[in-house]
Amino acid sequence: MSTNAAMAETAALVGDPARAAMLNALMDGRALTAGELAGVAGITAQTASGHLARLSAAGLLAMERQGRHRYHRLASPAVARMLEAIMMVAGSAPPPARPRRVGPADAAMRNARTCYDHLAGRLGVAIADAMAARGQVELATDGGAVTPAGQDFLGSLGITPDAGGSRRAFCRPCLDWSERRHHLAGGLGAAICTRCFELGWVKRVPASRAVLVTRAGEAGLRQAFGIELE
Amino acid sequence: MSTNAAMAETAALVGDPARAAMLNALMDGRALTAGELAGVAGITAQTASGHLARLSAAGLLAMERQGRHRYHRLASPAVARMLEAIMMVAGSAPPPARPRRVGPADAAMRNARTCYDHLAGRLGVAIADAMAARGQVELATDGGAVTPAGQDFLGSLGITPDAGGSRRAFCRPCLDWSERRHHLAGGLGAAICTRCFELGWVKRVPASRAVLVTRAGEAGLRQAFGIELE
DNA sequence: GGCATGCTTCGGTGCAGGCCGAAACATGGC
DNA sequence: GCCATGTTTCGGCCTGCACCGAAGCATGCC
Repeated sequence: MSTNAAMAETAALVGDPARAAMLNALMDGRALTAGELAGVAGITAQTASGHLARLSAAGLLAMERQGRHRYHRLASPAVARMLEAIMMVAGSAPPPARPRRVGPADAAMRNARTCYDHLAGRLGVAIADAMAARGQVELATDGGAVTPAGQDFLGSLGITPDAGGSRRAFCRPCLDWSERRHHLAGGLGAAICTRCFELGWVKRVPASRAVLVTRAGEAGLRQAFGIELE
Repeated sequence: MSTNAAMAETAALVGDPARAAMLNALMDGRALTAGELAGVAGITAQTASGHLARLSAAGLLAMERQGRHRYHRLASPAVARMLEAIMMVAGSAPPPARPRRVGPADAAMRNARTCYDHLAGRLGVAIADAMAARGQVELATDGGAVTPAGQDFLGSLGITPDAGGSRRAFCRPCLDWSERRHHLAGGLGAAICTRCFELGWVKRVPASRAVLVTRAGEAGLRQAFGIELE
């Protein structure tokens, strides 16, 4: 296919108001369900479904199943860059309003909680973001890897990466329920979670999956990961 | 007007094959007449006229009269950047697409071409790499800077860095569409490109964005930048 | 002036595709 | 098993718009 045709096809996908609204809603990197995207676009679910199928087929979106939900997100940073460039030309406007999201009703749950054996919520996402930004882990859709720099960092935290020798699935991304972004799961997520409990950085809320960040935890997390949860 | 609608409108303009072909033809920064653009798009003059009016109204193109001709060109570097970003996504989009056939024109394009007002393709990337390796420029994801050593080097090439509005981002990296790496854009990229044409190191391939490296260019590029295109 | 060239406007045709209702399919809770 | 919820598929309607032929400006050359 010619370059022109490929470019026109991609641009045409963005050139529909409903699809543009959906893409815009995904610009913050989170993943939303088809129903939510239908809502932000002001169209019915079946119409949205058709749009999402086309966007995925063209490589603009990536989809992953989770239960009976299907979470859609931008397929790559290149897509986000393209959308930014288009917005720039269209006449720069402030970032879009974020769609209403349904998550854990409890604010503490939303802030930080455990997901099986690892940390989730804003805390979990913040840790994943920080480590990815620093090049300590590399996250992909279906897996991840700890970099040499990451090994050093984990060692300084008192985490020995090679627990069990199963390097496979040691670093696995998991889509966060409330934040709609990836956090660290697998052996790595579990090890970090365990270590945070050992260090007294977080403690469990009784009879809940929620966890609280202690005062020592605020300082420790800031120093270790450079993250700041307000 | 909402952000979504503005983005969709702009993208829809690019999303028509005929308009995409015309925009692509203008990617080298030159200005073409309506008739020429109708030719490259494979449509009649009256249809092209309608397209051009819409593109100008949306701020994608600028037009200037000259006698009975009307010359159209991209309205700003931002438009060129947007088109490059779309091509990036369109080029890598489809899931394992069939091996794309590469014609001679395509090969020449990959080797060296103009991107709005600067050099791109393998030549553009090679120049950026060489200057970065020698400490003449420092490139980051979102910006760049010319070092003192770079100033000296540019002077020896006959390029005065502060010509014109020095406020403009003089050194800006631009992600290469075919090489997927950064080359030099901004005022610096434009100055180097202009100088290469002046020195007869490269010349345009008629009716194409591709450029050819001359024999003098091979020698000159080797001596100035230490680069060797196969 | 007369004529040629380049471009735009007007009117009408035809097709692509966005939209929804209805129904089928998939998954989880009971 | 049954039902509720989320999502996709199917069929049909209808708008939007890309396209061209013909005619109407505009400019330059003679």
